[in-house]
Amino acid sequence: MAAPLRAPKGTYDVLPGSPFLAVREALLGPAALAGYDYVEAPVFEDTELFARGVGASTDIVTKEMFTFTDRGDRSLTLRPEGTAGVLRAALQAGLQHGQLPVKLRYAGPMFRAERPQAGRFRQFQQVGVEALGSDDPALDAEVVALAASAYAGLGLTGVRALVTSLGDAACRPAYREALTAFLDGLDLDAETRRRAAINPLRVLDDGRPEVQAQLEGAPLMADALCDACRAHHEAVLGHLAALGVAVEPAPRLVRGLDYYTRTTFEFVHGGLGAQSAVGGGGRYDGLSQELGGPPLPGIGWALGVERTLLALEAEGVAAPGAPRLTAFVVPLGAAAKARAVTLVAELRAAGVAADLAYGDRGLKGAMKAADRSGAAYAVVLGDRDLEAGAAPVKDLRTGEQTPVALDALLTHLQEQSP
RNA sequence: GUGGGUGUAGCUCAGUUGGCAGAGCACCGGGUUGUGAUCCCGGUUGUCGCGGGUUCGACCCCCGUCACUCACCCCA
Repeated sequence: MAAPLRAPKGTYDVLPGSPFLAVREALLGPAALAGYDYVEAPVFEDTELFARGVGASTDIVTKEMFTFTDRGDRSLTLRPEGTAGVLRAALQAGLQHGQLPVKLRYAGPMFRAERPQAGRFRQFQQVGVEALGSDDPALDAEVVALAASAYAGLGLTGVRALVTSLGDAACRPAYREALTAFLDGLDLDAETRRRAAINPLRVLDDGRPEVQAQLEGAPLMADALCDACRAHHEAVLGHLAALGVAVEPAPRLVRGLDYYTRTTFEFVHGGLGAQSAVGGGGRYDGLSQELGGPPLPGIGWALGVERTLLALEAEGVAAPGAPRLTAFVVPLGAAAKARAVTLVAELRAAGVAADLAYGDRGLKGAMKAADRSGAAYAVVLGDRDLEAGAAPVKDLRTGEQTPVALDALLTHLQEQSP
């Protein structure tokens, strides 16, 4: 026998009973209420979109992309993140010519060819929002607040919001120069020097203690912001305080994508193992032009579904479950079986979640199936109940059982339906 | 890409100095020919990851390999 097939490395299956779908929906709930419209972009795009959008210096682009060539010799890449594709779709559709800001939400799989570990997969799920066409600091605050409510709505209390400003084209170049000069004086390995040459900011979030020790006293962007960026950042923090969203300043925060400007943030949780980020995002006022589009400011975030599930587990919070069945029909006998099939269809048509015991099982086995279905009520429908014109309806939680006339069954169960 | 750990039933795992392959859960049936979740009885399920080696004999020791997993790096 051939070896059984397995899911590819770093992928997983969402199996029955998983809170995955409910959690993914819940994470986007606040955004939906705030006017963020649902969009979907392709799972693969021209490789160039990510090379230009995400940044040629990033780890994502240099070593983590699933890139392939199609039969027309086009280089395509499975999306490693969502923002580039959503922005591309918005520009292609000319949404920037309509009312601004354009507010979008999305959900779906992303792909990065990393070595898998706890909370890290090669195909993983993100939900995201993007708000395009406005640099209003109140919008920055709204976006951060939406993520905070998404986590709070699930019952999470251990998510911390780290916020900083990365400056813009007016102030970052000078800062970058100062940081480069500082880094030049340090004792760094060749690989880190290479990274520093491409993007010195990324050295700041190096996790190694020997590197961090040397970064003591490094110049910080927060101290080098131009007046406009400083005013913007203070306005954002003011709005967040007014909204009651607790944030922590994080002057060393640098994200792994090159397109961020000004407001940049990350949501972290302590219970995830080595990966602490459950979500992150920021402003990307230069990205549109980077992609060959018009000047179009934007801000957004992406939240990791798997890591949110890990956080729920770490906090011992019950994840939202699947909707439960109201009725489970247990047929006894051939005539009753035929009637049960149509009864269940009628119940479903009336909006009552219903199922029945397939397989002509005995009463005991069928009742067991009713119990395991999670249904609130079992309807025992035997041939003799058909003749009597009434069927016992059993409340599976209390064990209480009452006969209900067959022609009243549908309305009776409709009333019990949530 | 680099390091550590783990691979035994569908799941979670025992398995003694190398000597017949095990438990719990789950699943199916019965106890109760019309009542689940409790209880009792019975039953089904194995390439001990894979390939070599050592040995009278290997789940156990050795070598290789693959997979999973955790961590580095990075990030959701």
